[in-house]
Amino acid sequence: MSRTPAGTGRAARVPTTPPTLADVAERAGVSRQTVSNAVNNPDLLRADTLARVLRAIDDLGYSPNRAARNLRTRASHLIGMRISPAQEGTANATMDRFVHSLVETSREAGYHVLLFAGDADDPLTGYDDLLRSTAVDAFVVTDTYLGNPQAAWLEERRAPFVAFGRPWDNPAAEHPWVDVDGAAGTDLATSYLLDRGHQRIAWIGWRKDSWIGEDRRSGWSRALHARGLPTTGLASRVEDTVSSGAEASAVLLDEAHPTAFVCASDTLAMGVLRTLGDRGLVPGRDISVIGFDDSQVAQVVWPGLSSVRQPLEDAAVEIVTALEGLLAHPPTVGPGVMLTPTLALRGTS
Amino acid sequence: MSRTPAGTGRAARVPTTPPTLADVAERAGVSRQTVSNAVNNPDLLRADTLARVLRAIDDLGYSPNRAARNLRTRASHLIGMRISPAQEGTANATMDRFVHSLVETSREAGYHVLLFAGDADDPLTGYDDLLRSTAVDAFVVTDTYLGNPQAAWLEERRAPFVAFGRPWDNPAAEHPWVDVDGAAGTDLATSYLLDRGHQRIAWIGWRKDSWIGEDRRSGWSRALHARGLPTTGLASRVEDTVSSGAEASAVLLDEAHPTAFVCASDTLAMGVLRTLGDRGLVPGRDISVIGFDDSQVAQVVWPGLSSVRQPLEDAAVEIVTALEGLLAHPPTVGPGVMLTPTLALRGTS
DNA sequence: TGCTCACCTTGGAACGATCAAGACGATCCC
DNA sequence: GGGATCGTCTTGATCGTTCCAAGGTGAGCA
Repeated sequence: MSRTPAGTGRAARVPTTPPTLADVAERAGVSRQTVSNAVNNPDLLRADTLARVLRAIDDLGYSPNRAARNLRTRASHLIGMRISPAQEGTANATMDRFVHSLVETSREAGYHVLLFAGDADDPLTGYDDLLRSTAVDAFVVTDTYLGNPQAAWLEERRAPFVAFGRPWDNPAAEHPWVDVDGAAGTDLATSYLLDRGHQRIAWIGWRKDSWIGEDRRSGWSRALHARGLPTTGLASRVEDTVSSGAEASAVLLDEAHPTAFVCASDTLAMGVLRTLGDRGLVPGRDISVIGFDDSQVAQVVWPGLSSVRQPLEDAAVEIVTALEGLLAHPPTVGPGVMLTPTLALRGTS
Repeated sequence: MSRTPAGTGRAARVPTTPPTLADVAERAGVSRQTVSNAVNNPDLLRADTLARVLRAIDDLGYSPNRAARNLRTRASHLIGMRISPAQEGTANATMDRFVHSLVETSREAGYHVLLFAGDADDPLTGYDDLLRSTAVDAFVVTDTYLGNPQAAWLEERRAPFVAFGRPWDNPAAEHPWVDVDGAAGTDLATSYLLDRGHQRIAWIGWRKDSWIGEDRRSGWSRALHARGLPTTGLASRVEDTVSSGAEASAVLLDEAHPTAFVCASDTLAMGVLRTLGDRGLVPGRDISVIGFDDSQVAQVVWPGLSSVRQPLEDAAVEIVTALEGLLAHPPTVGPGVMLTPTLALRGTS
């Protein structure tokens, strides 16, 4: 069979136009509106009519044109989420898990997730355009680690959004948010170690300007203080890199002689493991280590890094629930939701 | 100030309708079409008119309504991509990096990425609906590891899509695809080890039903054969888990006495590292190990796992280029694109 | 038979953009 | 000077859906 010249094309090659409401209506012998009702308000139709229409829909493989529906209803059923570049050299893989949970949960609620990127320096890139062109119904704002300019900006424009991360710098913020209680997580980890007899538990966390870091740190100190134990000299605040964790743990081992480490991240915990290895200390037997985030690294490394695991699946569910409330008529905005992490125990503790 | 009762609301609370083309037209004293041209075909306007219209657009903060534009132009400027659940307990973090690259590159081409989920058992979930409702212009199909039913299905429906992964089971497939040459990667890794004097290099890969696994394996055997070295007894095919890698490497060490390992994944390589640790062997000094994918695990583990790194950023660029060709008028579909991975060298080699 | 009522169904008008074609000077050329 | 051409802008129709208000139909009742 010879190829027909470009331009004319075979009939089958012509991109056949998808069926429309009118096509279905004609086939079912009813009007457009009846088909629309069959799709959106089936209760309004007599049973046999409904069946006939559904049959026609099925026969033709009809699915409502999203653009037309969006235009009429002023809703896109799309949720925008900005993603920032993955950081190389760290164990931060929470986004992967969270994004997937969000996509999954959104689907059940009839929404899709639209990703967009932005410049690292300007946290507002992308939001503005998507908002004004009514491309998305709402946003999920995730990167709230250093204050939250997006939240203030979106709130000002009355754009519907839910933050994953509490409004650290503005406790009076009125937007819905969902967060994981980092302090509860480190408290859990620290208390677990205390229960196993540890008395000197060190902390390696992030620099003081990180709200999340300070929150996680507070769980560690809270747990120690609750048992009347001191924290002095047992804490270190460094960059979130493996080598920083290694150096900090070396110093702490020399100066404070801890028997266990709780870390603000798995990245830092990996640094601790490196130092232990260098000194011939066996993690889990000689020194216990617990990280944070339950990354793939924690799951794969030998002998398994114990870690605080964020309930990202639950977070996604809560976020979608909040979004649904926000987009309902009238909108309902509930209070912030705080979730408690769990402990994934492995060989290092 | 007392709150006005619900329903009436203050003026500021009323969700103000975004400006439309007509608003801009009125403000600029021109017709709708002229505004449309100012946005889409600026060359058609006289300079002063253009300036006046742009001014009005800026004043009003106008941005074309996506739904309306989509309806008229029959295009959504959205690219659909299905994501499958992240696998726990493995080091497969390539998706994270790829998705980000894709989002970034798409943006430059004027596209956004829409994520959707599907059941693990039915690889077609989601595609159908998005396609029929014309919600996306095209798809990026990623999970082509076991044949590729989506590709055949989409091709049959003449849906525009680009596959990340070559059409293993159908070399005659006519759809555009982009892939990374796994064999070249493992060849690179093996040859590197050979250059460093290794003679007995073992392979730990996946079960035989994995096209990708066999491809990667062929690079290893190719490199050995090129130097006249045998492969017999040096290969093992197992599940993609850490413990499988550990067991396989233990057996290989006992029976074949290799001095180096090349693995089909970082997960398997982590298993090798565990076995080496158990036996008091130092990776990089006593035995070299090279993994595949350059996951976060490889970057974070001590002493750094050498790994074959896929050029995912380049892949995203190629994919978007192919998509643009596919969506152009008339569509142009180029040949498949094969990219060569690089070697990320670290402590284990 | 005539009336009401409930229940479906119907045609027309948005939604906000682009497409196709037309209007209107000004310019050009023979 | 008249007709064709060009550049610039305007007008009316259209994309496919949902909203709106009115129209039909049959059952139930007096």
